[in-house]
Amino acid sequence: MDAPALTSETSPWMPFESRARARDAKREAVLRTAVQLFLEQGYHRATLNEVAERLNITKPALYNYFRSKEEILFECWAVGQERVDGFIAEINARGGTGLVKLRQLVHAYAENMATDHGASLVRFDPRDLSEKNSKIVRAGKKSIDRTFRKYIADGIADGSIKPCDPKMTAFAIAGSLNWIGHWFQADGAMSATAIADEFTDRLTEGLAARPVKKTASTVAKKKPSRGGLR
Amino acid sequence: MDAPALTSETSPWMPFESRARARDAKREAVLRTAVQLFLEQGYHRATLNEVAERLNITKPALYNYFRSKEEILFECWAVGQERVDGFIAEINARGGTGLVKLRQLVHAYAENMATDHGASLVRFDPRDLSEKNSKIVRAGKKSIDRTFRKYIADGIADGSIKPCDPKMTAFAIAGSLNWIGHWFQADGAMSATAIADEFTDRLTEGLAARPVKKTASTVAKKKPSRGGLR
DNA sequence: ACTTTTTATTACCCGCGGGTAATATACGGG
DNA sequence: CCCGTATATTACCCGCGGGTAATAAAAAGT
Repeated sequence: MDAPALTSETSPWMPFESRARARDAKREAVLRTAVQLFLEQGYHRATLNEVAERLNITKPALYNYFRSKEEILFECWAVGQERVDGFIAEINARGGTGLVKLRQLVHAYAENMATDHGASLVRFDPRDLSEKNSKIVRAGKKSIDRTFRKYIADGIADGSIKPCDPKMTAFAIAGSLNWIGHWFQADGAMSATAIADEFTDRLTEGLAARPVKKTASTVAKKKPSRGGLR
Repeated sequence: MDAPALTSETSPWMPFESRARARDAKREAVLRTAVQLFLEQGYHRATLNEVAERLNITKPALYNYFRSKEEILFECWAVGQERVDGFIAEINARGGTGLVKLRQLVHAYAENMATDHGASLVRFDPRDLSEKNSKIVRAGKKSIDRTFRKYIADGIADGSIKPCDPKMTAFAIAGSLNWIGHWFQADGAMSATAIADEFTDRLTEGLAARPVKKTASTVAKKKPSRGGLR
């Protein structure tokens, strides 16, 4: 007959898909719980028993979805890294002067730092990871650093940013931003967006070759950020 | 090592003193070794056996000087905090405009971040401490934060710093500085002083109500920093 | 209805590392 | 010369927590 609401019975392979998706949903739930607990208590103090308990299951059940505690830690980190890679790609795609790109990067990065998976980028210790995963993390950090330096260098080249040492400048800016991950609390006085706005102006005002009109116009309007984790 | 030849026979109570001083020297040696190892490997991965091994003794010997691993961690942190308290007191004593004081603070704080005990201020996790010690650490951090905010507020009041939100500005500056503790390596390309000079200018250039002549004149000349730990 | 596969549970192992006796050695004092 | 104290060692305890059978319960497939 007419296409019924896309339920279980219409397609024979739906059950299979829905199972796969249920599984993914559970994996994500584990990661969400784990990242929260790891941030709350620190990786070493947080036990898998506690993670399981919060999910109303028992520890061995976790091993259906992950091979080890270390793998969970790594995947928590990976979620945050993917998001950063994502908005860097967007910024690159939009183009613009070095200063414009830098300001967009600062804004997006600041907002990300105010989320659990964002904070995990700077609050987790790569030394808790296997050699293999630790290498991946280092590569990710390096790549972010390169992007900061590149936007600054671009800005100097195109005249939007005053001459300066891109390496040191990137360190100073990224340091400020990374620190957000250590002090931001969702229930605090300032919203993530307010902080991002503030930092975008503050961290770039010394760099502009000429005065810039503040926030709004230079910062890309947020899309509702397709609802992934958290 | 300890006091030269003119000891044993000249004064009868010297042996006692020299014993006490030898003890203190050993305590400090433990702290120096411990802070290094804790930074290298992270507090949880570093074992007291390793600390002892580096000192050519065995684990239980450490318990002659400290009650627990946690106490060692705390005292490592305390050394760094004392130094910060020290130069803050000096800056207060010298006086000057808010901007001048802020620039001195940034410079001294940056240099401190490039030392082991300085880095320990931001790389150790207070949650590894007892409730009592953790409170002390939080108070220390709070006090540093207050100082940053106060110098900024002073600067706004005396007209040396452009009007801004002291809280956010302090976060941005302290974030940059604290991050030094995460990336600085003594064997790297830049010296601690060079970094401190660079950050002093970079982090305050956007704040000055009027252009400031750079470093040198506004920053107090370093005393050879009486040779304590490290 | 049956078999097979996925998901979960209970019960256990075991290695690591902080901390503690029990004890030996060095050393200053009387 | 012997005693007491400070300092160190060897040998051990034990609790915590990551990880692993063995097995039960629940779905899915046929």
